[in-house]
Amino acid sequence: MLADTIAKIIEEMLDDAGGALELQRNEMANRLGCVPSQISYVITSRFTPERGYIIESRRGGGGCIKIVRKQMQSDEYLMHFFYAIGNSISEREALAYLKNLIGNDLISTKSYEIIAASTSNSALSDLSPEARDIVRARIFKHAILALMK
Amino acid sequence: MLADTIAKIIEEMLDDAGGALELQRNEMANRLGCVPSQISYVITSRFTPERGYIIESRRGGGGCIKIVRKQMQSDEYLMHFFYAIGNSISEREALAYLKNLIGNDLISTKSYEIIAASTSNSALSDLSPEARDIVRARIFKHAILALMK
DNA sequence: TTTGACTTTGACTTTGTTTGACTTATGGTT
DNA sequence: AACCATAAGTCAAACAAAGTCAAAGTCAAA
Repeated sequence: MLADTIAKIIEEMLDDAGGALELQRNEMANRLGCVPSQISYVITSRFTPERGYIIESRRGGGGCIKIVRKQMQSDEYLMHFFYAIGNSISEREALAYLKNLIGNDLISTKSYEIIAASTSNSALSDLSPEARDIVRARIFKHAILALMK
Repeated sequence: MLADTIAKIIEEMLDDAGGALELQRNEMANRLGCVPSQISYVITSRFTPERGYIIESRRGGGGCIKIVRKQMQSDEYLMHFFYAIGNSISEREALAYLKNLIGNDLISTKSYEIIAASTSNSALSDLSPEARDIVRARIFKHAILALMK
């Protein structure tokens, strides 16, 4: 399948590049003989934060897509949290997880403060309670990923 | 990309000049082999107040563009951001602010990473683009408040 | 054999850059 | 003053790249 092939190619490129790379969507699509949106599809379906990847991109002339692979395997404890969070989490649960992280010296007090503030109901008060929990889960995961090497 | 190259050159010139400099648009464009308005573009897109720069200029004979890298310290600066952000902010703007903070040693690299991740489009991808910018502004403010504690 | 998850494709949107024609301001000359 | 040369400012068009979304295709499992 095309998508898997492309995913494998990107994985190899990541290996070669030591875990972080920038690619050009159009250029790559051209090289692989597929439509550009296929590259987007592969990235959004395979290189997700759940799997330990961080994606950034820039449009316009000279634009590119940056992929960073975080080594989740090296930090099983954090990984555990990461998977345990699921795709929706309440403020209470999030705080409980955070306190646990701090208790195990996995994050600093300052990191704790920032993440707690960023995922608080107060920060997310523009959203409905349900949306809040969903968005909070994503923010939480992204914040934790950011802490990993 | 041209714009980034020029931005880098100006940064270096600023370093050499200790944070403030005057340049001549036409002369510089000529030297770099680009149209003069390219210089204007770089300055308006990269050397913005959010990123901590002040721009002044004078037209006519002997005219020039003055760029000053402004540095501030501590909580008052954070307060400044707090008020400047408004109730909606794009990912780009947010990153500009954050880089400015980091450039002035007001936040650590780790704090930067966490906040950037928490306010990224990727973290907020469940929301519509407009909602994203609004929620981002609130998260950003909360994160900054947490830093001040 | 229908359903549903996943994939593939391409038209359209949004964002960012480059260029050049035209406008405006400044300072020196007549 | 009036004029002119010299700078910078503005703006829109052309270009370059990635994002979005929905329609159509595939395929395995119920």
